[in-house]
Amino acid sequence: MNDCSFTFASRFKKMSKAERTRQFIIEQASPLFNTKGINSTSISDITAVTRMAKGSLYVHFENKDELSYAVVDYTLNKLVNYVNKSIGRAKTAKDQLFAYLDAIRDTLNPPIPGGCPILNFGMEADDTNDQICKLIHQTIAQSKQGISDIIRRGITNGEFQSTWNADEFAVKMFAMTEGGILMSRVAGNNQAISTVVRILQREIEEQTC
Amino acid sequence: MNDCSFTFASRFKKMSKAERTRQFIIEQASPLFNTKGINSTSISDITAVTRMAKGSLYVHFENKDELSYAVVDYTLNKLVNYVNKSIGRAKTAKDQLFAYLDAIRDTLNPPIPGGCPILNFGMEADDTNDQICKLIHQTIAQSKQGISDIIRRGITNGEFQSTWNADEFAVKMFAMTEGGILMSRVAGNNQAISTVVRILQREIEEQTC
DNA sequence: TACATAATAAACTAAATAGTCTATTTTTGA
DNA sequence: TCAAAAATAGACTATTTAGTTTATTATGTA
Repeated sequence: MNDCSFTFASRFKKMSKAERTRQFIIEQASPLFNTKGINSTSISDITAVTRMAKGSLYVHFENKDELSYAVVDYTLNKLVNYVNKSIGRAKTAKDQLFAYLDAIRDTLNPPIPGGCPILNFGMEADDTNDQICKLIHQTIAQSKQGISDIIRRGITNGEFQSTWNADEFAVKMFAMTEGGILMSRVAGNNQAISTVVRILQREIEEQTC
Repeated sequence: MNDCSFTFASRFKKMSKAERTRQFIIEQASPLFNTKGINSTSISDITAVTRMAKGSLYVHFENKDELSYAVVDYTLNKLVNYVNKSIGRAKTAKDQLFAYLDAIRDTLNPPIPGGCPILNFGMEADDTNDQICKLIHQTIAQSKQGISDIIRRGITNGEFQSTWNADEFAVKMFAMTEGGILMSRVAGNNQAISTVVRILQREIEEQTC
């Protein structure tokens, strides 16, 4: 009961100016980092986009690493929330899988400015930043788990064949969509990702009762 | 006849010192660029790895952009040659597809130091460097074409079912392997890529007569 | 409302960046 | 073999980088 009221109270606590400013910086920086890359985005780039002085930035973040971590965290969460919202509107497990594919298929007007943050930050951080790499690993694991949970629910409620290997298809679907996004971003058109989505939709249909 | 003798002669022309030095710089720089990224690799990093002075580097390359282009070109060609060599040893079309998968599956000890250059440079250059982006696009197109050519040959010589959509499977296979490499690099283990390879092998077997 | 603390701006610091220049050494080709 | 051209090294230049400091302004709380 005490725990409950504490949670309830803090949920409605108004954000301080500092918190609002910190969040503003993170949000303004997110598309920059996701487009140019973490290391290629300078503090001056951030002062320009926020119209804030450098000294102010350093009140909210101890150094560029801390800022970068916060920006990557925010950007990944934004992606996850976007996908979950798209999925949340669907009534059946199959519609949820299709909603996922619809959510990510327009690589030229991506839901997250700068493209897929898993790809962008993943390839930048894999050899150079363990902490960010861990964040991305968690997001990948979460996404895979989300896909396989949807499939399992579909099996349980009779939508999909009970022999469908949910975990395996989750890896397949995730890898294919990321690879398709890469191909389409480089090509500057949506051909590859559309082919990938079409294949995945067909394979999902094949498992539908 | 004149054309032929000219070609024959130039094939045996000895590389000048300058050409050898230029190639040395490119080769030393390649793993750096592929690991740290283009923009995050400084000219000082390159002077360190080549043990050459900055002034010397600028005799061979007009600026960092020219050097970067040459390094990316070299690195992508190295990947393509490695894959082609692996495929070249196989006798059947099916073995060729399996050889491709074997060539790329160890993401922790990749054939190209720093990991897959298509992924690394692709994600760095997609929004920031059109010329390098074009190089990568060509390499992706070449790889897809290579896969679908193998499949078509397999269909022609009776190895694979004639209904197999070579172009579609090429996109699928390429996207899946790139996505699998991303997942494995981030995770620091080969689970995802192994799953991807196993799935692809099974699908290839399903199309085998 | 007043005061203490926090946030902000802007100037500053030291190091790193890409590129330039000049003296010296090496290579090339006749 | 020798002279001219090319390559090399290392010092230099101007700009940018991440981070620090100090004076001023804004915020939050009693």
